Amino acid sequence: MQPIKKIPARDRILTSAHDLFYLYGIRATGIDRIIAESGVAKVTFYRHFPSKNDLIRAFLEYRHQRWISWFKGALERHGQDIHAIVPALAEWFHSEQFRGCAFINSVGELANELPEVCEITRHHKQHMIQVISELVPQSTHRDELINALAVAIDGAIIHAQYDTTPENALKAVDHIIAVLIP
Amino acid sequence: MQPIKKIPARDRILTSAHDLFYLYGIRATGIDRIIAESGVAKVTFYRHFPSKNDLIRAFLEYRHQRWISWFKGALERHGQDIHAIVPALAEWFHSEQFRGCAFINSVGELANELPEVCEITRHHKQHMIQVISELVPQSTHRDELINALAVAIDGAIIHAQYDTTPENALKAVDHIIAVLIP
DNA sequence: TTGCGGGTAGACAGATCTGTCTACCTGAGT
DNA sequence: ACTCAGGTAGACAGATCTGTCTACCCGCAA
Repeated sequence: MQPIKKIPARDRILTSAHDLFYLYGIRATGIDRIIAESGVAKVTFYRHFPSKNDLIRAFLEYRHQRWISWFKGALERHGQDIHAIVPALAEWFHSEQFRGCAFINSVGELANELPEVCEITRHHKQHMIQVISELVPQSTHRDELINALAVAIDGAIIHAQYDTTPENALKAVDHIIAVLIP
Repeated sequence: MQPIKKIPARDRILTSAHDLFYLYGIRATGIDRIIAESGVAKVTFYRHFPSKNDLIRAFLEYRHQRWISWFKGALERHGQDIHAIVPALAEWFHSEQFRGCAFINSVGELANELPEVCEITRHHKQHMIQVISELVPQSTHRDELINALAVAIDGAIIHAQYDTTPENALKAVDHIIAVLIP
């Protein structure tokens, strides 16, 4: 049994920050709480992340890696074609901790004070688009199709976040994909 | 010349809160700043809104009224049919103060602490759906069409918020509408 | 004239937030 | 045996946040 304490402080901070930021929001989560949750000393925290904004950037980078690799895996598990998108999203939307897209949430919360979150979000979504574009066969209007798909997926994420169930969001994506493919 | 001071305190508070909440986010905006901006005394503020949460609820209600009536007007100006949606959204997305959907933003920021924002958001979106459903002629699969449209519009709002220009978001909605109508 | 609804200015309490500082501990490699 | 990277506990400073309190003001209607 590997004790928890053997995990390096930086990693513990990052995973705690991830869970708290994602669940409660970034501004709602104080440094003290992250320190308590990760069981790290305050000095240690500030040695790794000189300011909260540095932690926010690291959190977004971490979230990006984590989400993209989960997404790729889910698509593969569901058949690695365009019809894998809906069941992959369904998995996410139904998961216990689902709270929408961490990037979209941080844009709404911070874009004015930390302008780079928009850029970070664009990179993240660009990467997501690149992953789904591998599922779409060569065709005319391929770019329009992918652009429309990206917008529909973001809309579905939002709907699943505020709706009582994610079913309508999933149906909408399903329907849009159906009418979109030639 | 009607001096500004003749506008009742409650209204001044509400419009200031609206502008600040929408631009900077709700948590990022302190009561003191709203008080300063609206030129009202602190006691007056707390007489009208006993707590910040009361103000948040009033803000969402106010925003709802204001946005819906703007939206209806914009759709009418653009021909009051399904093809009015894209130019109406274009107007909004290009406007100086555009910062996405106030409801979506507050869900991301507050849903955990103030659960009713999800419900308020559902009501708002329900109302939006009702407005656009008046543009859609009777047809088979009408409900699916409207549901898909609602998701696509929310996705476009998000995209327009973090993208450098709203053009791709608008193109996506345009494309989705085109393939959606029979 | 008197009463009152609605307003003003600003000090204050108490919590909480970010970030700094001092002083100490531990274990692995040389 | 020694060093040093990396860690710990927790007090403290200073800003900022929500919410309360006292004391005063003005215009209008009965």
